Amino acid sequence: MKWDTLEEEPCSLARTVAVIGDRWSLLILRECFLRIRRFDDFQASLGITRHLLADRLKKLVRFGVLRKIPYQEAPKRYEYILTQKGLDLYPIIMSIVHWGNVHMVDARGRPLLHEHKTCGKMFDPVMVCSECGEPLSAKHVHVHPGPGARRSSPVHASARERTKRSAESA
Amino acid sequence: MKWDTLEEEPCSLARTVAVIGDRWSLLILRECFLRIRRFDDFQASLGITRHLLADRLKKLVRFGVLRKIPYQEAPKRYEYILTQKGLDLYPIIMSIVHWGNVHMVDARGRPLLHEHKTCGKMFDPVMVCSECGEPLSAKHVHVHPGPGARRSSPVHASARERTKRSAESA
DNA sequence: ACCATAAGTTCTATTTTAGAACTGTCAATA
DNA sequence: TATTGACAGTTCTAAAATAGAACTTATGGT
Repeated sequence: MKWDTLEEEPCSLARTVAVIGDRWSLLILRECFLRIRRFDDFQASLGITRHLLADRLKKLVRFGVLRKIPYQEAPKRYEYILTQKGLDLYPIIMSIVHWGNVHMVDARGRPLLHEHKTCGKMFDPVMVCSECGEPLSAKHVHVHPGPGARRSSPVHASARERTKRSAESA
Repeated sequence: MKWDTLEEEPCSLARTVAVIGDRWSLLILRECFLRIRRFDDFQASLGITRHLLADRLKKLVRFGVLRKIPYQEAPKRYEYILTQKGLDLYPIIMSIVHWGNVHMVDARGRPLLHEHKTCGKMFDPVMVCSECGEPLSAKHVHVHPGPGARRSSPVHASARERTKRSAESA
């Protein structure tokens, strides 16, 4: 499967994975949320190769997650800042960080702590239902096919069918 | 940077990315949450190559996200099911799906809808503060170095230092 | 003229992934 | 008894992506 086919899958997870589902994109976005904006700063703080960094920044701009803003003329230089679409990735970043805090820390404890300025306390993110406000868990959620679903299968029908077809033609 | 160095970074995001930060792991986990458990079912529904699927399942088992459970003897066959550590990935999956629902759907609409059995309504996931219950946004969160932070830099100091050292030695 | 800064681009070597075919074990069927 | 099919992988080669380092372009400072 190629990357570009991923963003056309009838699945919101697959399409999002096309944007952030590689080793570096999420790390770059973490830096963005920590106020890093410039090429060399990304490069220094991540240790990513310049080649890959240029490529990933281009991709994130193409997807509308980052925007290039000039911060000086002559020579023309740009900063990369999060768009609203990019800022909306915050719950993804936070849920990933939280899982790491719970399941991947070593004896020394959490690398970062988060303070909620609104209430002044250190907090963890909690995912709740938009309708009743209760915390969510997988077993209390039922999945239905939506208007954008393919055929009868709620799950990823295109890949299933693609596989069937190639099995038939063999 | 190699994959194994990633899981030792003093950053909960980097360590989680070491587990789920590739094209296929998240798609495999989506299938797990949709009750897929067997090798050929994963392969058929995702279109992933058998080689990579075997590799990724092994990795997810090694990280304790999935567990191999025998479902028949002779020939010995296993199912892959989510551990508690794996079930805890649900907020990550849901926040990714939700972002895709908001930002990546085409004209036909959402592929899937989610019903909260507890309240009976179709819902979206919302991330809130564990302390005050208010919805979270990046600008209301302040980051502090925690006990597991490296040196003065709250962010990923090891990579920064590694880069500095190689620049100095050059 | 020389060096530094910033943001890339280009190059080769290595690693990862895609795609297909193959293996081993057993059950059911002809 | 031989054959077929299901299942869970493994093995192979070719193609693609990544790592690591050097190079380019533009400009300002000494």
